[in-house]
Amino acid sequence: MATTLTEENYLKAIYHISHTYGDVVSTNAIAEKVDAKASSVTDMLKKLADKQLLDYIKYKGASLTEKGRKTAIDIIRKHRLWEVFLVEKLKFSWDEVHEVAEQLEHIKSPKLTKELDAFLGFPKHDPHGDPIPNADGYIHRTNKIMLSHAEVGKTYTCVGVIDSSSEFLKYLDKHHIGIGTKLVVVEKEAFDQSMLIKIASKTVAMSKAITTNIYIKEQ
Amino acid sequence: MATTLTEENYLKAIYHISHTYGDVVSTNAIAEKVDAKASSVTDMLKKLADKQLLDYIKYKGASLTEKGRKTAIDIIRKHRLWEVFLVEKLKFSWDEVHEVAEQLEHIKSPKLTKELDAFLGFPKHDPHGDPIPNADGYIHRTNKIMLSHAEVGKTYTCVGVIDSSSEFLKYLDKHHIGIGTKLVVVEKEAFDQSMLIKIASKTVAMSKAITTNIYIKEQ
DNA sequence: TTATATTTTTAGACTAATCTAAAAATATAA
DNA sequence: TTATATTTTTAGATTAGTCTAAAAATATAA
Ligand SMILES: [Mn+2]
Ligand SMILES: [Mn+2]
Ligand SMILES: [Mn+2]
Ligand SMILES: [Mn+2]
Repeated sequence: MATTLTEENYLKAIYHISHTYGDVVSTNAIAEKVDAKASSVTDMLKKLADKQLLDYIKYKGASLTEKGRKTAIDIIRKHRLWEVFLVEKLKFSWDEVHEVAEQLEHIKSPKLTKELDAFLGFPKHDPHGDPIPNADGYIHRTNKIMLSHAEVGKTYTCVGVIDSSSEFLKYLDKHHIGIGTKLVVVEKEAFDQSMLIKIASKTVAMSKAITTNIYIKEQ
Repeated sequence: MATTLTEENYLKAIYHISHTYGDVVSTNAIAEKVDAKASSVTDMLKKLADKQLLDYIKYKGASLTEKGRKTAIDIIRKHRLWEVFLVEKLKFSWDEVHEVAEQLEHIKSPKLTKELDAFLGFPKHDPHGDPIPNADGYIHRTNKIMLSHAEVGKTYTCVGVIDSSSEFLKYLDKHHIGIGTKLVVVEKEAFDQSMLIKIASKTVAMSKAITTNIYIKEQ
């Protein structure tokens, strides 16, 4: 049974929520993510359960079945491949790609996905540092930490962002921070958990709202 | 007002019909093209007329307004650009691209269209020889004729196809006919209008059903 | 020019996805 | 452990797009 665009968006939302907050996902959490009312979500959960894409227990919540998880990952794979295409081939900047990828991820053609992947040289990460699932749905996760958990004096490499809104990405651009940028932790302020970060030669003060949205790895 | 995918498909259908059969298009002609019942078409014509995308007179037919024509051409432009992308960059063959382009043509992002066009080197024709409208909606039409109207003894170049179904394109592949192939008219059979065509060193007999679906130009 | 055939529209119903308002279930707190 | 708050579901509507069946308009043919 073919999935509709809307169903795919629900599955993706549920996948992302369960990844952060655990397997069973609440109606309200989904409603917030897909920007719909809880009553609409209830209807959709029944439909997705009928299609064996998730298990749903009234008043308890929903959890993706293997079939549902596979479907969600396929959409995410396409989303991230298209983002790479837009940045690498079409001169989009990393803050412009999400909206378009949100549309392109729903194009149905296994050959297209396969050939796009090959054309891009089988990229491992999207422009925001998120891993690209392979054709079998396997996601290679590297051990990254949040900048907020970094230690003073050490040097790190930026490997990803959590918030990939245009506003946040433009903030990073302004301070010349991108995937691969070296960051040195100069100081941590105990009072508000803000940090002083040295990028190239400049030192920037970053609030907790910033440092909890940047992924880094050591060295 | 944003157009839906369905509206765009109707506009495209009406554009193509009016291009062949004249400005005013009948409900039944549209119904056949979009594979829907006449009653559904009537409903849609009312909606498109409300949106000023076409003029509609009950029982008389519909004709695109300038706004509707522009919208249709933009979809056709995207369709053909994507077809070029699939063939030139992703190793699709010319008989595999239409279905996918049918989906991709509805992606809404002016920047995407613009950058894709540039990435492809501003192509003038799609893989089936159809002209690609420019960003302003201008379509450069070259003077091409049907193979069925060719003269015996003359040499022509294949510049396009009318039927771009997979079956027909595979027939052409089998006989090594593509855009740019030289064709020599050896003989015309008056009885059934079939033709003997020399391609490279081989001579092939083609029925009228074939020769009325191939566009050529002299030389 | 009247009868018949064809085309087109209307009427009413269906599905997918959504909403608001009210009811029911569950969680929390006195 | 009973009352209150929160979450979730149900009931009933709405919109887009579609359908079938019937009615109305137009075209064709005797
Ligand atoms: Mn994205
Ligand atoms: Mn999406
Ligand atoms: Mn096509
Ligand atoms: Mn289409």
